[in-house]
Amino acid sequence: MFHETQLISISLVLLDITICGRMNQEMMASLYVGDLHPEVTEALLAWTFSPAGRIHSIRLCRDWKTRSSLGYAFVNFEQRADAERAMEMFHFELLMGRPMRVQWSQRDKSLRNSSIGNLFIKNLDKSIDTLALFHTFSAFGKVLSCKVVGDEKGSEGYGYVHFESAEAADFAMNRLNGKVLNGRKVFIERFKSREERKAQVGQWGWKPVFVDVAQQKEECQAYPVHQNRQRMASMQAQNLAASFSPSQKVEPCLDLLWTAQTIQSQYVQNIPDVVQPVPVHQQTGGTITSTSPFTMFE
DNA sequence: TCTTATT
Repeated sequence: MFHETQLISISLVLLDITICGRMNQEMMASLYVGDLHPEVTEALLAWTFSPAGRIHSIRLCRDWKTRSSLGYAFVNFEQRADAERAMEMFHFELLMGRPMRVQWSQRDKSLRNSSIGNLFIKNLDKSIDTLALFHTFSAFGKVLSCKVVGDEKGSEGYGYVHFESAEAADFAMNRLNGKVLNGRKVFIERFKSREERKAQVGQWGWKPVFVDVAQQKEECQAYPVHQNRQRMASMQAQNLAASFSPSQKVEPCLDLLWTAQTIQSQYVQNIPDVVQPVPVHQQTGGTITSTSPFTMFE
């Protein structure tokens, strides 16, 4: 039927397709984008993410019957470097008023649902949003996932930080548990699944009660940073920075965005008992004098 | 008060 040379060339074509398929899989980089506003469309996602690089495809997951958005999507880039850039550019950026959670796509459900390195944080001050939590905890290790529940509508006072490693999670828990963050003493525990939690309640028969301790012996400041790039930029443009008095609540700045991601662990070994935010007018437009998100109170 | 995901 086929001449020998034809068979060889067909095989080569198949081999080529196989290799390209593999290559594409390796090269392609898939991002999971969660916490999307229900009105966000594929087109809006494409428009939003395209500045990062060439997008291979976008899959916004919808209810198969109603076609309404399920609030998450996969944005697939042709190049891994572009996906990395997209994550840097858009992680927790607001889209239709909601901070997007941008993570590497993890297709393995068991890995996704692993509670190793996962922390539950409660009694959070309302001023601490997902970004503040993310930047504060990023000082202790690589954060895979982070969320303040109810963020866009107003914090419900608790959230999650999932670290890449159990060590980083323990490190953060040991260092920050019981610290006063923005005026409230935070409680940090390892995350427990619903089943674990149920078992625990059954064992003790009562619900734990926690109290907001007003004593400000150990106080830290959580920094919402990334979200405020535009606000900071416009503030600087309007030259308003100088009008902020040191007594005002700290506002985030660009320097701290950079800081939190590159912080050395030596700086978080010794979190001072009393810390005070750096006044805004000292932060803007200046050089970085400290790489710690915690500032000593003199 | 203990998340998240159907390419």
